[in-house]
Amino acid sequence: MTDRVRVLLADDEHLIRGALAALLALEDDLTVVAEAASGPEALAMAAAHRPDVAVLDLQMPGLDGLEVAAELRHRLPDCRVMIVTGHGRPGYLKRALEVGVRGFLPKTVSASDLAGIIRTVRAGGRYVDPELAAEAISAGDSPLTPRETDVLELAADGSSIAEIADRASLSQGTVRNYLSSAAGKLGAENRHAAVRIAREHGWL
Amino acid sequence: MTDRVRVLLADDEHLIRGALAALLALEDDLTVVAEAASGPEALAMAAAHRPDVAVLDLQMPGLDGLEVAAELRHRLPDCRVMIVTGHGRPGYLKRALEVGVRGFLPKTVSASDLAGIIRTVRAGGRYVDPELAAEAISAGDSPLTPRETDVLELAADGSSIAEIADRASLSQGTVRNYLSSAAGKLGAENRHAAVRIAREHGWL
DNA sequence: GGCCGCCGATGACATTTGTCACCGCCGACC
DNA sequence: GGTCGGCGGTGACAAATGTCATCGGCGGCC
Repeated sequence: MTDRVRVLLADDEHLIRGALAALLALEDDLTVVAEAASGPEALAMAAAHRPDVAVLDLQMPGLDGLEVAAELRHRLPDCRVMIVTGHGRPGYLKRALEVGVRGFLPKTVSASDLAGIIRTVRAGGRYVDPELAAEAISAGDSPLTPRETDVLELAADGSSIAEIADRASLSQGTVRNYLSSAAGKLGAENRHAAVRIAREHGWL
Repeated sequence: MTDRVRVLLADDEHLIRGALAALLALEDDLTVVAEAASGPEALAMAAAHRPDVAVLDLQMPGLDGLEVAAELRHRLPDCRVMIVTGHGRPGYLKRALEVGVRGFLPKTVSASDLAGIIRTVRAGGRYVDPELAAEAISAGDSPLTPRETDVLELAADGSSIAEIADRASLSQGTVRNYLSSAAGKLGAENRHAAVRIAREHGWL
């Protein structure tokens, strides 16, 4: 605790990242040792600067925050990871916790809160935004099997059954069965509504 | 020009807004006179503080940035309006210019750029991010008729034809005709892909 | 007046999609 | 060994959707 907390900031929005860096610099026990604008860059900066805490935006080009978090967990097990998200769907929270993320918060928190949470996480604590946690709990687990999720994901851009079958290397009948099953489980009228519902719950 | 530029900041993400306010406060010719976290609040703050420049986030609860911009134009014609957007689709740019917005930029700009652009806008100039402008030009105008757009919008959540017809008070056949026509114009295989394409172009 | 495009509708038709039953093959679990 | 669930598939049928031609009404434009 005598040392300053070494922080890595990763966010593709320069404006936010710069502003955040400036704000955190005002805290005299925090130091922003590196910034990154993309997932791969975040990994590279982390390897080079070995921060104590990595603050990652969920949406980034290249690798998203969760993928970076998963990588960091293996490459730098001592580095605590926090995810900051703009308008986060709750499903990500569960996945984040599974890859060892110790802080998960929306961008609606204040800067002083952020600084406090960084200290908490650095000290080995965890922090999850209460509202996001509540949503995640009420959303629950996905009722879909892995394969159903795969196929539904391929359906997400409005493709026809034929295209989905092609991309998944499945027969059209099988694709229709999976989609029908998924739509049934989600209470949707068709696969497109099912995609929307799954997205809203963060299951996609 | 002898006075400091009075700025209103509106963004629903506290973290960003606070950080931005702190950064802009470092510029000695700028003053953040008000902050807002939602569209209606932005209007109220604008009326109360009469800023020279309003910096609005595109996505906000209540009223989005464009709606606020349109209102401000009538209520405070002297107030210049800038829109800042996270991952902006180009279609908004055109609409923004139509409601008198004088600055349109992504959050990937740097803070010093932002300050400069605020000064430019305050002085009566305009600024549009080159990349967004290029996308908007390449995207062009929507080929859809107003009614086609309406119906496509109702189809956006995956509803069935029957539901759309009901909500639009049209016959199912008419709905199918509009959707078929829209899909044809957009080069889509079905209405769901058409929705996606229209969204990507900001036509929805 | 004539032309054209948008709006709303109808009817017919082909295609796509959803639904269901049923099959075999695994692998896990009891 | 038996049971169960996920995976992949087939076939058949009904329902939803896409496509096309055609109609009348309206308003703008030349």
